[in-house]
Amino acid sequence: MAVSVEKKRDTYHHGDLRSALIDAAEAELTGGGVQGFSLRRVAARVGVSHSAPSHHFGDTQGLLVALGVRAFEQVLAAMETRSRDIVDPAERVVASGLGYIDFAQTHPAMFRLIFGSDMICQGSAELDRAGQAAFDHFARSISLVEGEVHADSPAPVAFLETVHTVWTITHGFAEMKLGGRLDGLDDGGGERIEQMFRRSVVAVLRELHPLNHLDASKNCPDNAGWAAGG
Amino acid sequence: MAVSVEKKRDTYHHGDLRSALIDAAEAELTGGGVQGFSLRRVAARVGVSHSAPSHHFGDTQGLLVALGVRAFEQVLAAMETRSRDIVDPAERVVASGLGYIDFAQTHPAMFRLIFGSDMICQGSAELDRAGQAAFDHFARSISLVEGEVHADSPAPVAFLETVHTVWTITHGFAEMKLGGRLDGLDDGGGERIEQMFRRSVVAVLRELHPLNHLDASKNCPDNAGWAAGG
DNA sequence: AGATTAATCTGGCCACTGTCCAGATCGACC
DNA sequence: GGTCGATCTGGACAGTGGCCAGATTAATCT
Repeated sequence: MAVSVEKKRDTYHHGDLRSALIDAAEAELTGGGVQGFSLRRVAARVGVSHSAPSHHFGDTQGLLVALGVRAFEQVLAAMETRSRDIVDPAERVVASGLGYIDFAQTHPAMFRLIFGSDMICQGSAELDRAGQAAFDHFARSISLVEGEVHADSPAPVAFLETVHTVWTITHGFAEMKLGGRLDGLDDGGGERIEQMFRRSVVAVLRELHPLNHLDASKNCPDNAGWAAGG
Repeated sequence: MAVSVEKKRDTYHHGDLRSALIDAAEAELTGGGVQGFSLRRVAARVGVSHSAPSHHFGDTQGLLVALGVRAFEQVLAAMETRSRDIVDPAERVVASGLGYIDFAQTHPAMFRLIFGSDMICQGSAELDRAGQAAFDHFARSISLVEGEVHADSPAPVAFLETVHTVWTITHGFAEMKLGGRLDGLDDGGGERIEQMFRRSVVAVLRELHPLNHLDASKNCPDNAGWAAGG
């Protein structure tokens, strides 16, 4: 078995309690959702006293913030994995977004933790940094579409707006699909939703570069999408 | 004062406890957020026993579902109020979305209740109906852009995809703005975000009707938005 | 009308939660 | 080896949601 519940140990000190608690917290959150999360159950899962976590995280929120950092890292990893081998710049952006959307679907509790809930209210510096890393991934992908690199000079406002817009649209699809509000369109495999997302992103990117070669029909097996008209 | 806390009454029966509890629950949720919500405090606010709500809603979730129905109604009202006097079809869709986004900003707890949290998990029929009403509002606005009415015959798939996409993009902007993740772009009044949203929606609608007269620059005071290029 | 029934509300109970605090245990450093 | 600080324990406390028997009252029936 991967995770042992109620593990009993012989030593008084755990050794690596902090990371063990984060692991257990992820398992608890994945199992019971954000709502039924219990700090005492997390401690019991590790086999430790109910007040042991306070020495490492202070608060319940402290533990959840640490878990939120991991969640952002997982989102980033999902995007990078999905987009790594894509060479076409625009399709690379789409692939990153699909990784984002898939993560929300496969890890709903972790996704809700960092976005939907108010369990993490105050802005932790570490959490902000992890979230910024996800944003930077989008920014890098989109800069390839634009063909520019803003390494030294600050990125122009128009570019930042594009990045924010693509992230926002991606997030919207992730939330709506997670909430089951796109189920009526889905054909089971989610190809239709994927096409809707691709067209949305391409339309936004085309606004950025109206004259370039971006073609919404590329990588679209059939043109029976929403642009086909009624 | 508008809401009296710990109101004392002389009669044994409250008379209209159900709606009074919903009112108190909204006030509590608005004040303390989704996380710190307490059924006992709601009961105390109305001046009633801690177990009185169970006779009307059964569960805490029952009360929250009823409150969620009200939240959907408020979202719908915000969209209708904002879009009522707009004659241009596309701009009417944009106005509805801006009402949606504004509601999330001004009533974050109510918005989180129906979207971000898992406090309402199972699908209540009444809740689904309230959510469907909000979707129908978008559908009606977008059908004006398309110039078609799908009253008798079922709406074609392409049309439904457009409606879902516009709703999804709107929801994305609402979530991201609510989470403060668009603050870096905002000039205070939110005009820049409003322009980003408008351009996104118009781009999607233009996908639907590539040949029509939709112009992204319409109603845009300056063209320094993201489409101006780097 | 009087009586019976059903709805409404109370208060106590239980298990559970998060946080606090004094004390036990142990690793690290002088 | 001895001291100090970090780590972990277990108990205490207030607060929570759900349950249940009983009190109170409105509605309905005869």
